[in-house]
Amino acid sequence: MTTKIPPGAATSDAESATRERVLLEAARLFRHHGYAATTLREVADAAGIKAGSIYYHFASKEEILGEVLDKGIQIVIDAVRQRVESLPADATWRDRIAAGIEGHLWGMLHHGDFTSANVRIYGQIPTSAKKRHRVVRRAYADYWDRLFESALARGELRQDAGTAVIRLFVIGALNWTVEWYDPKRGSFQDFVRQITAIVFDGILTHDKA
Amino acid sequence: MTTKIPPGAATSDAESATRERVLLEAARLFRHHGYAATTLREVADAAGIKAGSIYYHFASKEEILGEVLDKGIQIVIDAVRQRVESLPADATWRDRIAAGIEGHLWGMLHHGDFTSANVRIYGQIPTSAKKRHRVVRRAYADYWDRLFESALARGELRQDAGTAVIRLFVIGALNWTVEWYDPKRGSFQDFVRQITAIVFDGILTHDKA
DNA sequence: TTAGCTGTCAAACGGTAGTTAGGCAAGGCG
DNA sequence: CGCCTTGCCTAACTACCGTTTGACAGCTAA
Repeated sequence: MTTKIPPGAATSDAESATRERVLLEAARLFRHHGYAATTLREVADAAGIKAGSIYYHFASKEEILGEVLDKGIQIVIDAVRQRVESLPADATWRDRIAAGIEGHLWGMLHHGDFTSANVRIYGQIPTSAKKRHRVVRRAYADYWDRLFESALARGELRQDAGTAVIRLFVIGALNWTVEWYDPKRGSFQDFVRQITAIVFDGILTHDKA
Repeated sequence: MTTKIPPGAATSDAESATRERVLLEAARLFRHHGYAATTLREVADAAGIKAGSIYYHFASKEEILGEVLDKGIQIVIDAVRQRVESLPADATWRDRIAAGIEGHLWGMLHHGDFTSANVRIYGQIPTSAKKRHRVVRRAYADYWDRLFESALARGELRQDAGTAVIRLFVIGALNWTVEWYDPKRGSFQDFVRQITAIVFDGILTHDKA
């Protein structure tokens, strides 16, 4: 009785290789076929195990979905915060927003299966499954709102559009890049440069003369 | 034998009321729950008939999806062309693009069930079901490419980003507005003004002094 | 060696999905 | 009147899905 080894301390918690494999393949299949259209048998096949074995690692299909969505948004949040918060204290809000855009794009495009699954599926899952993610998403939205409102207070942001509209438009546009970005057409850094330029200054030429 | 009346000339073709109702409810359900997660029994219920009766109007669930997607994209295409082509011959490309943006947004937001279903689902349907739509989508993309390339040739469009990137970014951003636009927060016309301003001139302030 | 745990499998179960078959009421038309 | 078409319904069929159960090989520790 006293020999209680923590019931699965290091192995059964999260870092099993097949467990990760299942998550990865699930994200890929969710992304391309949708959540409901993806069968656990397909996921298992892709992960190299049998359908029933999935239940050794997950309690249900919905739990897999939950983890895939969590991972997708967390990757982006981490990438954004890391870049924004490593800027010098006297950075302009333009610089901070640029760092945020690069972080968001990096997260989106380097973990496309998780982030695209997020973008595509989130609007279609039952309210119960959304509950937990709603908080995280709200916090991320607030983070951007603070960036934009600070920029607005400093006079760096345009004043004839609501910051909520700006945030929704920009984040939505950035999210959708994962659906069409093609790394074969140019480097990631160049892509970020183009997108940032469009977001900051628009698609038209401006007579600065 | 010779009394062959065209087998369902005016009635059975497309304009049955219940048939339209099925399409409408299917679009709404596809939008909110996804294609695979939507049951024909749910669609039938919402349309006020029984599941089996759907097969009097449609050959399969996939045929319903096909018509929903068709309708979604056609609404937008028509709205855009109508607005762009009713401009005077000497309109600037800026004016034409603005008209296109308004048309696209109008189509997206006034038939949200059809257009959102399109945005959300298109990436998740089998290649076979995409075949027919691919052509239409390609033509629509070409239409915008011509707008942008003409604007570029006239020096109205920024030159440091590819026109393909500009089109994908702008159309993607416009498409996504249907997921967050809230008519309660302001008039459609004001919304169009804000979006167009952001797309044209970006989110930052510009010192014109 | 033996006991127990880990990770997997094969096989099944209940539920539900898309689809089909046959019937039935209403109405126009000869 | 009888007939045929239109539009819908009821009831079922088949397939497949998420999930559960019980067993089993391999390993570790005592």
